[in-house]
Amino acid sequence: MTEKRVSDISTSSTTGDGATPTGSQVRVRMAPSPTGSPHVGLARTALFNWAFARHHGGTFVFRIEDTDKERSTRESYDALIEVMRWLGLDWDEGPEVGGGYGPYFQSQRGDLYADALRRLREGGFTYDCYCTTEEVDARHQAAQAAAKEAITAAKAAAAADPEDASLKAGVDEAVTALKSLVIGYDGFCRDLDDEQRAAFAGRPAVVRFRMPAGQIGWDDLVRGEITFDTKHVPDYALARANGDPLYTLVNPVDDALMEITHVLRGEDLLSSTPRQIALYAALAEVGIGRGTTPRFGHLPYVMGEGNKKLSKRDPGASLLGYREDGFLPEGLLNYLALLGWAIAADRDVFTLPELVEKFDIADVNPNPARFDLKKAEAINASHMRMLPVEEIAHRALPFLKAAGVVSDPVSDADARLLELAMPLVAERINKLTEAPEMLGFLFADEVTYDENDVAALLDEAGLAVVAASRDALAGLSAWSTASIEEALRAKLVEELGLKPKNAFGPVRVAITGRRISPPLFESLELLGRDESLRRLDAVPGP
RNA sequence: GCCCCCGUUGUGUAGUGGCCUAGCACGCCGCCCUCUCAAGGCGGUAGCGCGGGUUCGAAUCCCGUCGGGGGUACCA
Repeated sequence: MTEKRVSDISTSSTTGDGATPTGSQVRVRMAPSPTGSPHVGLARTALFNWAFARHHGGTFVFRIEDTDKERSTRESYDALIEVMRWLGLDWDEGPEVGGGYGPYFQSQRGDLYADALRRLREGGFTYDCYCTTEEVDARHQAAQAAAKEAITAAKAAAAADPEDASLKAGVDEAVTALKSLVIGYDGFCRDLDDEQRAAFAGRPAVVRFRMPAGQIGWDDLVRGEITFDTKHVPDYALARANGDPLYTLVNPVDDALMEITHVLRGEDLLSSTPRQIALYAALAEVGIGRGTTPRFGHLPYVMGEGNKKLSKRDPGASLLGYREDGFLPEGLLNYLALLGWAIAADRDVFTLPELVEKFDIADVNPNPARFDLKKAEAINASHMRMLPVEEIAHRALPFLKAAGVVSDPVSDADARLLELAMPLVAERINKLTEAPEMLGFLFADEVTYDENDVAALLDEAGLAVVAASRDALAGLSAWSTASIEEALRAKLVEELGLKPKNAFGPVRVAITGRRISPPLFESLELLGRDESLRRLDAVPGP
């Protein structure tokens, strides 16, 4: 067959603001494999796709790429759904919601892939390849050896006649030939004739895509013009010898069939884009999909410590881990959006609606970003403070239950106390998990003392302060924050001449068990007179 | 090896030829406020990978170079 011209398959005009579609509907997708635990890179990709769709009033498709039967698991799928729901990234089509382009599980689309494969074969876009990996390797090594020999020979010839410039050029040529050897598949089966093919009869064959010669380029939504020469892109396998379709086939086929208009994905897929663009052109010719190639945008990596991509098994990569750690979904999402995008020069805390309104894929930065936990927590803390106290209480409740701070189900008494106590800590916590740490002492019958704090503050002098404060409080007629503060200040600061800091520290440890706590006087009020006095009496010695 | 991507303080970013004596945020350090911790306020620290050009003028444009990353599978 004749080779396709590059100009035939090159996509995307380079003019205009192509990133902002007009008229036609935007359709983007999130297409994870249900393997392992969902990680932050996945959430960032999902977020940008979601924000892009919402910004343009388009459709966000969720598709499960479970062609790898060995590695796909139900647990992983469940975790995916759970994490997307937790984050609040709702999808318009996909698992659990359906849609007009289903099924949304690749494991249920086998017929479609078989059909695509057949049509591509009939169109002459593919060929059967009988080579084993070993054979390809062996040929490659032989070619390398031959090239090296050629260099040696050329050098010998040049040395024999140093005057001859053409011989010298011959050496350079041989070196270039060695360097330009393609490492991947060598196209051995590409142009087999019938007789040669017959010789392989009965041998299992993978289906290979016939890469066209020439340049393939596209206008990347985040990186601009990118061009590959297809001589560096070997013919690649679309289906295994056993007939199973591969990612290389199913991903573009599904995107074509689901009429995806924009593909925003990780930069690890960047170098597979030329071969996909070539495939789209072939799919268009055999009538699969609407014949358009999506626009591509390659998102930068989210890196861990150092210069390593945040891997799935990295403890800092697990999305569910952040939920357990008490992150707010809006806080995490805000932080993730900051990895490669900025809403404004002087602002980095924003809500999801603001993100949707302002998000523009063209503004996404192409360089990889390191995940900084401290910054993530700071952003999360800002979101915490944007929430009404009741909302924080509501969200903290599961954590308080899990820690055994409040009863489960919550008793009326606990609910009342929580309502009064939450305002004291709402502004002091960065993550939901800090709520039980801060509030535990109010609900517990027995105080858990921090050894170090006891040792540091409840020495002889400290115990004297505690005893004095007990006396001051015992006779109080009214038990309120104001009266407590007044009594304590009169006794400890004015009468005993202590600095406020030194006066209240020991009392705090005696009451809460820790040197860090919610405000003391309010805490005492909530604790009640009897319990407060009991704790002051029962204070542990050094 | 070859191909492709990336390169602004410790981290994330703003910046598209003069508004840059490079802005913002986090971090870190210090001060103020203060019953602790936060929050809040004030101040400090630290950066355009390097070298050439182009230009009156470059973080911004060009070339080279170095460094990092990815791809080069019957993985995705």
